[in-house]
Amino acid sequence: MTGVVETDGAPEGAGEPTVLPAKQRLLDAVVAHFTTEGLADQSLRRIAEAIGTSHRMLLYHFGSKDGLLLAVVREVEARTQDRLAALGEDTLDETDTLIRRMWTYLADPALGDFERLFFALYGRALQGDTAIRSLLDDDIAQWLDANVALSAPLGVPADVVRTHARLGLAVTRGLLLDLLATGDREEVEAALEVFAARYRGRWWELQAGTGSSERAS
Amino acid sequence: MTGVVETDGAPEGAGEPTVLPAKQRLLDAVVAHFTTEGLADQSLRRIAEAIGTSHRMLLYHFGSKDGLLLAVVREVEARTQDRLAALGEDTLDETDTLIRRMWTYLADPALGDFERLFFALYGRALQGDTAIRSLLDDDIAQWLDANVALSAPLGVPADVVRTHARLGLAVTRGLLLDLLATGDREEVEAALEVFAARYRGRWWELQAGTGSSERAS
DNA sequence: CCTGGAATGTACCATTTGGTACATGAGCCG
DNA sequence: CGGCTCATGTACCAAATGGTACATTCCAGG
Repeated sequence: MTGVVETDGAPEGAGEPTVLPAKQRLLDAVVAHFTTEGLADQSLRRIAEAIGTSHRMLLYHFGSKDGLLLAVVREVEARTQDRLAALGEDTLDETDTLIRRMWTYLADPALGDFERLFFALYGRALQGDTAIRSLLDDDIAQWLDANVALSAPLGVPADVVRTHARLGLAVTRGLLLDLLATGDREEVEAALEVFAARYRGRWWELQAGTGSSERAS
Repeated sequence: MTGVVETDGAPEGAGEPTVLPAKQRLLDAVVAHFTTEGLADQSLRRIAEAIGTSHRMLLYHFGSKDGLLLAVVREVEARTQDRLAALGEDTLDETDTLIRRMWTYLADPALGDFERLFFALYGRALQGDTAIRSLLDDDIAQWLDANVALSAPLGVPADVVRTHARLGLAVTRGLLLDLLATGDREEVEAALEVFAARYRGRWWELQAGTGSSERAS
């Protein structure tokens, strides 16, 4: 009986050897479709038709609609991580350069739609969508760790850099949200510059209060 | 024929006199439901049952599912604006105080679920969801205007304050996203404090390069 | 009391939904 | 060639969906 294939939902289970190019091609197409058409209110049939297959195939390869969504989330995660990794390929000697470099990677105009998809997924994840929640689990932590690692050569104390990395991530994410919503690239980048400019030179020696013990009531 | 009532979708059209408490009560309940249960994959029947009415009533009062969503968006917008307005009720004499005050308003633990709903809507709006896109239209601009107005008494040049307001909005939004995703309140607020601390006193006279003409390649 | 409009309930509808059963290709390996 | 597995197409299904038609209740104003 070939039905077995369907029940367990295609080659899943054991470690993925080559991730079956067929499945991967479908996944790429689905991500592209979500990227351009949005991920809200998409039925399997709509998706399938848009990418030139049948909803039957999506079920076959991904088991269920949630399975498909989960695969999409993993893919988005992976692509984000890839970009993060690319960030660290050349070493930097100044924090402000790192900040600008990160922004350049994130705010690439060609990636706008992808970023929108990211935020759309993020929003759903925040509301507890089971298939998506994993997006949150390590997202922030990974960005922080990467930034801390990148800043290590500069000689900044670890706890200080972590707090500032958190702030930097918030700034880039917040400004990216602004950019995607308003499209005012010039003004958004002016704001980024104001932020980045403070991190020239040995900034951590000049500023007081980077610890965590102070808070205004 | 009473059918006319249904066709034009309940008391809409002329200026809303008292917004019909019936409709408003339903709307509040729907927002509450979206707040706790998420807005993804919600059918009219699910919503109706959860808030103790029939899907028939939702259609009657809001015309269509999109109409309902639009009403929810308007409500969320309105509540956000209300909080913004409340921010300006007492005057402030220091920018860092303003930043902390704004954070306090935004990051109120009791409002976490509401903020999640906000970001979920925002994400969908970014992807072009027609019924929701209006959320983007003036969102950023209104926050900026409000911040500029609040900062006016301090004597900061208008263009400078606008760029910094943009940065401040990005910081609070980004950190709020962090807080909602990770729950690490303490660390997030430490990062906010690092940011706010820079805005004590006459900060705008001390820093170079707040214009928009500089950008690193 | 009665009438008229708002509000609500009941029943229905065509369409779409996610998912399944079964048959059929396509290609590799023995 | 013969089998075997992956991949795909066709057909179907029960359930749920958004929306509508029609009847009914409720209540204020004449």
